Amino acid sequence: MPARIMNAPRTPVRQSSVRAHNLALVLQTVANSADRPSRAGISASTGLTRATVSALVDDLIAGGLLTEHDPAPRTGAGRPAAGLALSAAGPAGLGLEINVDYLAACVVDLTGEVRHRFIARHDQRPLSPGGSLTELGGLASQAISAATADGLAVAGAALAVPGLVTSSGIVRVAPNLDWLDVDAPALLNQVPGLADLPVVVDNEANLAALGELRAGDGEPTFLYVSGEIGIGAGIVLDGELYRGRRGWSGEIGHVTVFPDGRLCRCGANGCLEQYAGQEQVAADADLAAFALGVALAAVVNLLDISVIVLGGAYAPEFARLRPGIEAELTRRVLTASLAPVTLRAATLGPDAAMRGAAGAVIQQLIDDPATFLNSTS
Amino acid sequence: MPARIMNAPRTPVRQSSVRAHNLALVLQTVANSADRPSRAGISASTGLTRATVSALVDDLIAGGLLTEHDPAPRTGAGRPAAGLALSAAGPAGLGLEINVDYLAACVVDLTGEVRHRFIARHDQRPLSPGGSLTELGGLASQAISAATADGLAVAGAALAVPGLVTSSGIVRVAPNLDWLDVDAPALLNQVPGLADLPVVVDNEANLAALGELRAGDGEPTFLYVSGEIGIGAGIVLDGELYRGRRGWSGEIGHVTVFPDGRLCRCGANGCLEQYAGQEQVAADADLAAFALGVALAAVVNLLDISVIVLGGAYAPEFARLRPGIEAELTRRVLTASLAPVTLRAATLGPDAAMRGAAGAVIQQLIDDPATFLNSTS
DNA sequence: TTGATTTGTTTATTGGTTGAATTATTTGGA
DNA sequence: TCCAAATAATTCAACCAATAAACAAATCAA
Repeated sequence: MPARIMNAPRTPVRQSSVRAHNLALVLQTVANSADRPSRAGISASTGLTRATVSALVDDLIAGGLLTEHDPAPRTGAGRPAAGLALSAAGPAGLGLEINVDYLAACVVDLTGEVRHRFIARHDQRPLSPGGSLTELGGLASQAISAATADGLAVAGAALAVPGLVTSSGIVRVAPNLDWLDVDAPALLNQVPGLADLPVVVDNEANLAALGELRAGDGEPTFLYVSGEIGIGAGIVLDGELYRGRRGWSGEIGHVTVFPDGRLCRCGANGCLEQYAGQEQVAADADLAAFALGVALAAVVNLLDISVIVLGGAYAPEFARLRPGIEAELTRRVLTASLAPVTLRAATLGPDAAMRGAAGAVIQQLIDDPATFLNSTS
Repeated sequence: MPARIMNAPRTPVRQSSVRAHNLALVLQTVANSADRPSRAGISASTGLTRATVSALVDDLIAGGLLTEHDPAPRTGAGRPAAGLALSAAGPAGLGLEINVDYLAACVVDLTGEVRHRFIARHDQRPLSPGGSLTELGGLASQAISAATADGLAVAGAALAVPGLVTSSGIVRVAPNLDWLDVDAPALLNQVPGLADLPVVVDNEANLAALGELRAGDGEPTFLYVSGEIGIGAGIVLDGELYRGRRGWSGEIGHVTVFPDGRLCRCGANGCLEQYAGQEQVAADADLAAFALGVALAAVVNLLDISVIVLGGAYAPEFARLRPGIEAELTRRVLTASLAPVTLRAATLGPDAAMRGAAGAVIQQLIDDPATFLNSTS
C-alpha cells in the first residue's frame, strides 16, 4: 500500500472559508483591474452573483480595504456604476532592507504607492547584528510615525536580508554582513514602538523578485537574478515565489560554470559568482555574460522558464551583457528553437527588495482579507 | 511564514465546492492511512465533525470509491468501528508507455494494486507514430478487456512518452522515436474500444517521478533523474509535479557541465548527456558520477531540494555512482554543511513510468472525487 | 445485569450563496 | 415633458452544507 503524499486539502472547509475565499476573489479582482470596476463588473468577471458581490463589497468597504469613487466615464443608458478601488487610506505595509552599505525603510499603501521612504547609508559591517537592527528599528519607527501622521495604520512589516533565512525568520547565514543565526524579528520587536508589529524576514533576491512580479508585465513565471557582490535569484513560478524545502532556493551564484575553475569562497571551484559578480562584470563583461549564459541556460533547461529578469548591478549593465547571454541561451537551451527565452532588465531600481518587502505585506492583505477583517472588527 | 503571493483564487467558491473539497479530504485521508480508519478516526484527523464525515462517506461508498470492512482489531470498550478502505472494485487507471524498444500497458486499481500488465517488446523506430500508437491501442484494448472481466471500469488513461509534450497532449518532439508534432490522444482514440477514453500524455520522467512519489518514503520534494539513452528528470515540489511554463521542465540532460566539452546532438557543447548517458556510465563511471554531481549540485543550489532519486539505468549502477556524486554535492552545494542532501536509488523498476501513468489517473480520482461522482450518478 | 464507553445517526440551527423580484438612476425617443 | 428601455444595486425567500447536541447502537468490564 503506497504511502501517499498529496497536493491538496489538508484542512476542512466550512462556510466561513467560502466567504474568506470569495472576499479575496473580489479584492483581487479590484486590485488587478486597470480601471475602477463596478459591483456588476466584478460579478461578471468572477462569476459570483451581483447579490453576493454586493454583500462582499460591503464588508470590504466597512473594513477600510475598498472605497467607492465617482463612476468611470459613462457608456450608455442605465444607472451609473459606483467605481471601486483599493483604499489609499487602508492598512499599509512596511518594507525594510538591510544591506552591506545601507539600511532602508519604506511605507507602501494598499494601492501600491510608496508613501514614505527613509535611507541610512553607511557600512554595516563594523556593527553587530543587534546594532544594525536597532538602527533599522529607528528608521522603522520614523516610518510608522510618518504613516500615522497620514492616517495610515501599518499592518505588518517584511525585512529583506542578503542571506539564507529559515521559514521562521531566523537569518541562518548572511556572509557579507557576517551574520550567523540572528533572530531578526525578535530583535526588531525589542525596539520601542515595534513591539507588536508582525515581521517576516526573507532573502533579498526573493523579495526583489516579488517586487518585480507586482511591477512587471504580468508574466507569472520568471527568474529574477540579482547581481551584487554575491549573486542571488528569486524563482517565481505561476505567480508564486518558490522558496524550496528549507527556504534556500535561488543560490545561482554557486552553480558551477567551470568545474575546474577559480576557487570560490564557498570552497568549490568555478562558481558563477567568481565570473559574474559585480567586480567581474566591470573587469570582463564578455566572460561574465558567457558564464551567466551557461548558468541561466541550466535554469531554463531545468525549469522551463521563459522570462529572465536581470536586476541589481546587472540592470545598468544590461545592454553590455545581453548579447553574450543570449548567444549562450540560444546555443544551450534545448527548446530555444521551439520558443524563445525573453531577457529583460529589472524595472524597479535599487529599491526593488525594499519595495518587494512592503509589497509582500500588502499582497498578504489582498490575498487574505478575511483574517484582517476579523482581527479589526 | 512565507507570504504567498497572488495564489489567486480565480474562480468563485460555492457550497458545492465545499462539498467537493471535503469529499477529497476524506478520500485522501483514507488513502493515506496505513490502517483502515473509522468515520470517527477520520473526523478526528481532519477536524470535520462525525456527522459530516458520515454523510461524505455515504456518498463515497455509494459512488463505489470506498468500501466498509470488518473492524480493525479491537482496542477497548465501545461500539466497534467500521473500517474504511479504498474500493478494489472501484474505477481503475490505465497506464500506457511507449519507448524505443517496447510498448506497455497496465491496469491499476484504486488501492494501487497492479491488476494487469501487458508488454510488447520490439523496436519502435521502424514504425510510424500512427503504427506504434495503433499497436499500443491494441495492448490498451486487451488491458481494458481484462479489467472488465474483473468487473473493473477503467476511468481514464495516461501515456508516458520520452519527449517534450505540450499541455494539450501533443508530442512536440521525441528525438529517439523520431516523432514530431504527434497528436497521441487523437490517434489512440481512433482505436476501436478507446473512443471515449480520456487520455493524458506526459513526459516519461515526469510520470516516473509521480510513480516514485506514490511508492516512496513520503518526501514531498525531490528530483527524479531517469538515465536512459537520454537523461530526463521529473521535479516534484511539495507533492506536486512541476511541469514548467510549457511543460518542458526537467531537461537536465542538456545542462552544461563542461562549457567547452564534447559536442552534443542538440548542438551545444558539454551537455550532461555526453558524460552520463547509459553508455558513458558503462564506459567511465567515475567521469559520469562527476558530471552528474556537478549538474545535480546546480539543481540543489537553485531549488533547495534535499532528496535526489536515481532511476532508469542509474538504479542498478547506484552503488558505483554514489560516492562520486556525493563528493561533488558536498563540495558544490552551498548549504551542504547546514543540511545534507539524500541520494537514493528508485524503488520502482523499469515499470516506473507506466505505473506512474496509471497512478496519475487514480490520483486524479482521489484528488477530485466529486467530478467522478457527479459524472456517474 | 448494568454502567461506562465509543461509534455512528438524527435533527434543529447557522452561515453563505443563489435567483428572482424590486428599487434606483440614468439615456433616449415620442 | 414624460415614458420606455437599460443598467446598477438591493432585498428576500429558498437552498445547500456544515455544526452542535441529543440519541441510538454495540461493545467491554465489573
